[in-house]
Amino acid sequence: MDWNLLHSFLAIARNGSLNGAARELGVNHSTIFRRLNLFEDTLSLRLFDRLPQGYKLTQAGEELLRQAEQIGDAFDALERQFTGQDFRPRGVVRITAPNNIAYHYLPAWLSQFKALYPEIKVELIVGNQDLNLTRREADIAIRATANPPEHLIARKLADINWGIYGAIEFPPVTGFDVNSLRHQPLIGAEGAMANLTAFRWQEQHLKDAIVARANDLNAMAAMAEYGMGLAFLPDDQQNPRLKRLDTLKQGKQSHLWLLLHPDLRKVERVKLLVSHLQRCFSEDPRLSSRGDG
Amino acid sequence: MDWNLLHSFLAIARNGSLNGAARELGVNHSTIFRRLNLFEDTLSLRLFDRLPQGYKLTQAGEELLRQAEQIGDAFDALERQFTGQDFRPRGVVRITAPNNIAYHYLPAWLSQFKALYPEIKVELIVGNQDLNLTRREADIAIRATANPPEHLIARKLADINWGIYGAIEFPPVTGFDVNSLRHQPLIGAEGAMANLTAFRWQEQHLKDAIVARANDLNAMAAMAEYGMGLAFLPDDQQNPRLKRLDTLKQGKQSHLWLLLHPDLRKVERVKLLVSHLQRCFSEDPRLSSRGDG
DNA sequence: AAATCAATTTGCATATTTGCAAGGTGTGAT
DNA sequence: ATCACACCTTGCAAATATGCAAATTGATTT
Repeated sequence: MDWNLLHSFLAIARNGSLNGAARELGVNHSTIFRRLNLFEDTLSLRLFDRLPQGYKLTQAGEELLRQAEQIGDAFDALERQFTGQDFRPRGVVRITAPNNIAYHYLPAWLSQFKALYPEIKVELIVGNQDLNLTRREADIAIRATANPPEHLIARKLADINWGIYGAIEFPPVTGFDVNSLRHQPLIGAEGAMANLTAFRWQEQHLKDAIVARANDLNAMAAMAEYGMGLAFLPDDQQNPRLKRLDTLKQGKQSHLWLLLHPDLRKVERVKLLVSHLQRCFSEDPRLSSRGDG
Repeated sequence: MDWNLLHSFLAIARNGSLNGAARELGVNHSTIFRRLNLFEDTLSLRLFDRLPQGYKLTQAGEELLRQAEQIGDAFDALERQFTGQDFRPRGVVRITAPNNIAYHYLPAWLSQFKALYPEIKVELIVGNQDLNLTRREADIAIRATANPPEHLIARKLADINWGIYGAIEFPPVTGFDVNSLRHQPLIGAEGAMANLTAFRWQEQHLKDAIVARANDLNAMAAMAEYGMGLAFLPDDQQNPRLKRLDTLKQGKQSHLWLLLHPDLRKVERVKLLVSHLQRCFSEDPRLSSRGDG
């Protein structure tokens, strides 16, 4: 018997959904879906009723769960003993991320990681420049792109939609359309930035409302923070001093990827950080979580 | 944690070797090798000392084994409950095998299988003809060949060497060479059979010793059984009424394969029979067992 | 000392699992 | 009634595991 099938069964039972189980085990929800079906086929038993509200244990499933829990507890105890004290992963992991992710997301998460693994040293390289992962200039890269490079392993962290952002003090609104935006001071783009879909649309429809321009998203965000006007920003640019007022449907969605070199995928400290970040991204409401990062 | 890694560790600990663990779990010994190494890397622990005599548990391995045994026992209990009574695989499995395998190997093994799974009906089709697995003329085919067909899934069952066989009453010998064979009555080949490597060598070096000929291996085996002379036979032709006197190095080694159609690999009753036969072949001393079927 | 044997280790190809993306479904909010 | 959302299911491509065959190693036998 494939012991991991029971592991997946247990996670579904504990979480009540494929998505929840996927988060717990750090795999894709479609993987959990297939493992459960394989398990049921192997046993010739239905373990869950598929309800619109989620997966509900059948009678056979309830019986299996009692033993699965014991086995699960035994594995937990075993892992605590063998990976808690005896196993102290150490070493350096270098991670690079764009400015905003580096400033507003990673610090909290990396401090959580530090608490879990005190002997792993994380080096954070801020910026969006093309570092060479083959030469170990960074071990992990977080990048926003529509097309991750093919020579690297890519894991999707989040979808990035565009939003309309204002200063934190901006009064509550129920959304914007092109007409209501026309009456707002707007931060526009210049230089190469003007080619982005969101800003091309802005130029076409809202050129007269633009009161300031910048060629850098961080600068646009800063201007919005200080109340110079509303800024169109991808959601990974948000921070606690900005208020997300609406979704900008005219912005082209992109994706945040975690990239790493294939040779590092089995390095334990890298694996641990990758798993940790995937979980943090999937649970953070600020980004359109995929729920199964 | 990948729970199957513990399963593999437990099997090695129980059997004392990669080969033994492989037989128990029905996988290749190299798979067990890799799983153990992955497990040790994951835990950053050495679980076994690699000695020439085999794998010996380290202190950490002994500690892990205590908990692994409990988990293993829990899985065994779970499997008995969920696959012993509730799960009764049923249906028909058609298997085809060459005459000698069908007469002298399969009956015992299929009766063992019947005891384990009383509601699976096995249909045995004797012969070497090309049945169409795609049209379900047979579900499983056992065939001796050097090159299994590429559209089928092939699992190696055994290497087939050639041997020199005599009647069961033949006096003990310490082996043969070309000179000592010259003084023995030999069974030769005719027709297409004469093209086989073993028989070509026989014609070149021992033509004068040939006292009878046949174009069929079963017929040659029968002649040897009744003492007409010694026969050169591939080892899968042996039976309890024949005595293997020596290995024939001049015979071209071939292999016994278990073949099945890709669509059937997930059908439970087929999987069960495939696993059962692989184990039986790997444990039978009459064939040059690969030790890891 | 050389040959044989059994077990381990490894490169390469194949098989299988998994992730991604998208479609489908049902519920709840508007 | 329509839309948005969350979850489930599936096709295809990518990633990973595994099997096969052979090389390596050390012990045993000749």
